[in-house]
Amino acid sequence: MAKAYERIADELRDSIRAGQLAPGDRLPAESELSERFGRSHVTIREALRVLQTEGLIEKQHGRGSFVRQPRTKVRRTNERHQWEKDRARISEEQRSETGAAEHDTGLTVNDLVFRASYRDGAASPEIAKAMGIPEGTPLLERVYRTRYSAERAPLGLITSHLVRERIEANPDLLDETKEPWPGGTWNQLLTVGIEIDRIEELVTARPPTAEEAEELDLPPGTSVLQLRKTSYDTEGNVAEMSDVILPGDRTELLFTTHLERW
Amino acid sequence: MAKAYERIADELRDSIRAGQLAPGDRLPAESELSERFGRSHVTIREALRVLQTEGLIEKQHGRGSFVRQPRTKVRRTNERHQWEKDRARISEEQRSETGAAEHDTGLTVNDLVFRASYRDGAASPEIAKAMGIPEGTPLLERVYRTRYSAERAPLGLITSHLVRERIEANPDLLDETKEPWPGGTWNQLLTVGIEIDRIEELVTARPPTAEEAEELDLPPGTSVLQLRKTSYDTEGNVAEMSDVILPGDRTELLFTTHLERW
DNA sequence: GAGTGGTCTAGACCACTGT
DNA sequence: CAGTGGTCTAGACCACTCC
Repeated sequence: MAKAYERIADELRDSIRAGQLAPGDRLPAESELSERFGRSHVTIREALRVLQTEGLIEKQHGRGSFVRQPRTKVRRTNERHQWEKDRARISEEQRSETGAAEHDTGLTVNDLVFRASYRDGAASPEIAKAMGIPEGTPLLERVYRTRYSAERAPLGLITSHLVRERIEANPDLLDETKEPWPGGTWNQLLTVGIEIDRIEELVTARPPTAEEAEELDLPPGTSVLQLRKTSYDTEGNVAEMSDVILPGDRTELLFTTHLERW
Repeated sequence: MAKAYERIADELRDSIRAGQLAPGDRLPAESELSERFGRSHVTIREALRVLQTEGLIEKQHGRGSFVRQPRTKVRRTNERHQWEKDRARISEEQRSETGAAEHDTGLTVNDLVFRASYRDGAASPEIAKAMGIPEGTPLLERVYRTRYSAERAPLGLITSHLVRERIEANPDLLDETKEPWPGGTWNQLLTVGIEIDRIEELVTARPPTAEEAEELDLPPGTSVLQLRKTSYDTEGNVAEMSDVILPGDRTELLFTTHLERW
């Protein structure tokens, strides 16, 4: 007495798990499944929808439904922060070879495309709370994308918040045509006397908004990883806070924690 | 010429974002929406499904559709590792004293273990690779749940893998009736001469399997955070590896990275 | 044009929640 | 019991892909 669409989903799921349907294979057409199971078009589609939200299949309009290939993941580590900090003080030429995103992906600078836009803002209640500053504090907000040139979709959507007053000593930092910041964010912060002491990263998972799904080219049912990165300076104040939206199906985050020895 | 269900979804989404429909509010019945928009039952349901997968509404059979309340999140930090390590060597009485104090600082460890089951296993290719050991190495696998006393659904599903040979010097570790391990995992590892030096945590997001959705009481569209925690001893070998499945809608992970000072 | 999945209808009936 | 959402049908037509 189980629901029809569940029985059909179960049967197809078993076929996939057993390997009778391998990754990349096309499933039988909906019309054929409809006939085989003696159920209507709508019921078949409901069954396929179950498998789709489980991430097992992918539907392509006009072509068919396919068993999903596991996506190759881009790994982002927290060791990159020390690496970036070290890099901020080495020479310009050595530095120009690579950037932080390359550290994670192993790609060279030519493969990566950045697009940045700056805008002035003021701290909303939520941002103010997260940064430990008064509401309405003038901010510089940088919005950018990192993208691997061979792929259509960005690796991540980033919004970065900086307190304007703390960085305006260096006019380059307010000019979006200077992006990516020569020498990287860390080097530029150094020019205005800011040294980062610790970084907190708050990770959550949630469904994408319609806009995010569009921009990151996320298949239905995929979620995003949201990473709120807060950088504290040596006085314990927030120097920068950024929100990073990462596609859940092709990102993995690696955090290493070193412990004191006994 | 937009699709009808998208227009309807857009309109309802706008109402929610504008606050005309507040969290907890019931949406108009499907039959009423059907009449209002002049569309069939199925089309209305398609529109509501869009909002559901965006996490904006929650449907309850027989009661109605409701604007979702943001869930209160359980925070898990990586500072807990140092704290746990420190705790492993202090006396039993001191341990119970500090429990409450640390709880206030956000390092919650008063989750209670219920239902632990042990089984003997051998390292699969995937596990062997992750632990850096030969395939087929005898393992002790502990499967357990942590939950807060007040809540129904577990906070996480955990499978922990230990190399049998390294821990069998202490028979208590092989006995599932001794769970939770007196003094905690760290203290018990200490009894067999293992000191943990560093921990790697690999975080990914994915849709839940049907079983996980059931056990964690996840609404449709919610994803899980998968955390693979690998503990390395002072020789650089893997002492323990565990997979933790966390509900994406009520978990946040906080990682702090301390940097070397200039 | 043939074959695929996507949207939609009008209506039936089932299953769950409340009173 | 009335009111809600959940399953299902039979059929129409649309939109996309590939040959």
